[in-house]
Amino acid sequence: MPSIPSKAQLMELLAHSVSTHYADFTTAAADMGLTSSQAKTLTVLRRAPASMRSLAVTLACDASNMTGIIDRLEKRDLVRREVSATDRRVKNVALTETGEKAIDTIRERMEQTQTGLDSLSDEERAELFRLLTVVFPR
Amino acid sequence: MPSIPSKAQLMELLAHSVSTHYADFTTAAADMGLTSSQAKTLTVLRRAPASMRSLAVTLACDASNMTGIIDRLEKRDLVRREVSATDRRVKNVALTETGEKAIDTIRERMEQTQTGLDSLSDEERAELFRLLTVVFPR
DNA sequence: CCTATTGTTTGATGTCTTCAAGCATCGAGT
DNA sequence: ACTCGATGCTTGAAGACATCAAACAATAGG
Repeated sequence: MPSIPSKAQLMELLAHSVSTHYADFTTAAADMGLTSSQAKTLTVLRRAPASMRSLAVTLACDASNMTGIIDRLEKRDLVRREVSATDRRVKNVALTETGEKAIDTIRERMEQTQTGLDSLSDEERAELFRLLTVVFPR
Repeated sequence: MPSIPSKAQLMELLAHSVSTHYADFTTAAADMGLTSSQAKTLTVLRRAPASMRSLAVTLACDASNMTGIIDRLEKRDLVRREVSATDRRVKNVALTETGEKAIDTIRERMEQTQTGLDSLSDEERAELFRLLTVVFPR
């Protein structure tokens, strides 16, 4: 019979977990010569191309901020800008093949997180998945 | 009978959860006029005073970086530097009362996370606590 | 068309981050 | 006590991040 943690305790553990995961991500990104902002941007683009604006919304930053980040990613051939066919104001940003590989590599290299998840059983993974879905709905 | 998520799916959900939590934290900090680095520093100090070096280790950044962060926090009376009694090279950093209040307020204002956790039952909170402890051991 | 809005970029300013270099202090060994 | 290497902190330089205000082009709705 597990004792029930207080909400404050859970908040604290959550903060710790987030910090650990974030540090893991940042380290893996740094190994590839990327900052965490750059790597986060690649993560967003992993699913689908996005306009500058929608990137800014997703990453919760100013649009002008994205200009610099995409500039630096584009200079390294990790993404490319394409003028939208339907609205010439809009620039859609897409991963290049190099960019895809980069973000995949970063995920693989998140060792702390990987080994942490490996120490769960299938049932536990399913339960963690369910609980996280409740706490952080999409 | 829940279907078992792939490890990749769980990694992805974890990334989403971390992003959400982190954004929540950053927003709450910004409401208080603090950057996330400053707020993170206050969080570390919440438990106990720490030297510049140990702060740098905990926050996984260069020691010289801490100098600037603590400079700005000190300028706003959120922390204070005290020369160690046992080693005059060392400066111990401690929260002021204002600093304590600031970090407490930030925690209270993390609404997304709060309401997310509120939607769990006691048993679910205990289970989430347990699972996170396994995945991200201290 | 005219006008308000939207998407992006630019420039200014401040913060973050790292690196190399510097100074002060400590500690171990002589 | 003295030297010397290690340690703790700060400074300066350079690049990245972040936000704001302002500019510009293009769109959308009247």
